[in-house]
Amino acid sequence: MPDGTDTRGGAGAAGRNLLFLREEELRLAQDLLFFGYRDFTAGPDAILAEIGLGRAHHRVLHFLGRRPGLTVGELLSILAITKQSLSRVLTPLMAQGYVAQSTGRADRRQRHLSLTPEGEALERRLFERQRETVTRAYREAGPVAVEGFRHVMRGLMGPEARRALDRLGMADRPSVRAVPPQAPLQGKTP
Amino acid sequence: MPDGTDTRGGAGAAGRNLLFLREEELRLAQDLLFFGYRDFTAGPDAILAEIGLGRAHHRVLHFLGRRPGLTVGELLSILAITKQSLSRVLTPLMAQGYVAQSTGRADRRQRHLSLTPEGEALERRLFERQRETVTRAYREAGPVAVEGFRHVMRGLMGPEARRALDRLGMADRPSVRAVPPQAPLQGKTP
DNA sequence: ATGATTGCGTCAATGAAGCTGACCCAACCA
DNA sequence: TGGTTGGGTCAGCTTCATTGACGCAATCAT
Repeated sequence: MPDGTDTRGGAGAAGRNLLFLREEELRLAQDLLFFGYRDFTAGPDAILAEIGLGRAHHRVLHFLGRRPGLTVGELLSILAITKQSLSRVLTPLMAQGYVAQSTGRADRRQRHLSLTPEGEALERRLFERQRETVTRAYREAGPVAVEGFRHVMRGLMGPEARRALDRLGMADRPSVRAVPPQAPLQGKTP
Repeated sequence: MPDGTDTRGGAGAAGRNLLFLREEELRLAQDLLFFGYRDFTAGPDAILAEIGLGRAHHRVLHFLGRRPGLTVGELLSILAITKQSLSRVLTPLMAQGYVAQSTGRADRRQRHLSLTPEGEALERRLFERQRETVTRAYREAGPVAVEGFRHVMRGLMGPEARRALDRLGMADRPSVRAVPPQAPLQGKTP
């Protein structure tokens, strides 16, 4: 993998002088993020277009798939959009039976959102499409690169996004609190 | 930095089994790309909003800054949008004196686009803002991670984007043929 | 030289996804 | 009881993309 230097920035470019990021290095990063993100979303976008939905709907499906039971307010703060923007996306999703609402037990003002079976099926379809893209990229790049990718992407985020990410990642099965990295055979949950 | 394993996927997660990308790994990738890209663009977006421009304008400024003399058609194929979408962005940029046009010498149907001094200044301002974000991320992550980041991002792209990226990156000083930026002294033509 | 194609510009209409400010209701809390 | 919070909604606006059609000038091929 030390040969894997066709990233065009050149092998040593990254190792040079990180305190002053050279112009070409930044321009490359801009290009990579633009093209990469665009093509990353292209697959799901195409599927969504067929059924009259868009990327914003996908995001809702994604985060609800990740954390069923999110309240409206929590979802708003993750997406960092306005209530009205979310509404325009959420209303059709509920009307078409992809998302269900339930009144909070502890606080009956809250609405907990979750995917219906249809919602789960759609989310999975989008998920599988994206899995192809990401799996290919990960496989081409190798484990070390993947680790680096994660590290850099995380670094691009502001503090709020990092916190949101951490909250999302922990407690999928709220057993350990805080990040079970692998838990492959920890007796706990499959 | 070798300890830098707080990427939350866990240190060894990436090294496990890349042929079958586990669900959690992909969900993490989705999160990272969503939050990372959003915050990556947030800085320039804020500057642009002040002067009544948007992200689409930034993209044009960026690619013209990278490759002055691009023709309209080349820019279209890089951005992968329609002529009309580009027009809505390009017309104001020219009207406000950020971008200049010049008729192609070799082929007079073509319009070569480039930044005016004002355009360069604006592009640089946006650039510097983004430099802060990326420099911070790169510095936190370290050179190896950066190399990995580039590798993965490139892997996310489809073939067309890769080709566009390669064309962009080479020949900053056009010693190598490939896109005569201006065709400055081709004696031809009246 | 004629005719087709190419490069660019522009018309009109549409849609997705965000924004603002205002206002309402039900529920919670002090 | 009265203020705050969580959620929903109305009206109107902006950005960025889409489509299809058409025009014009320049180039290329026959």
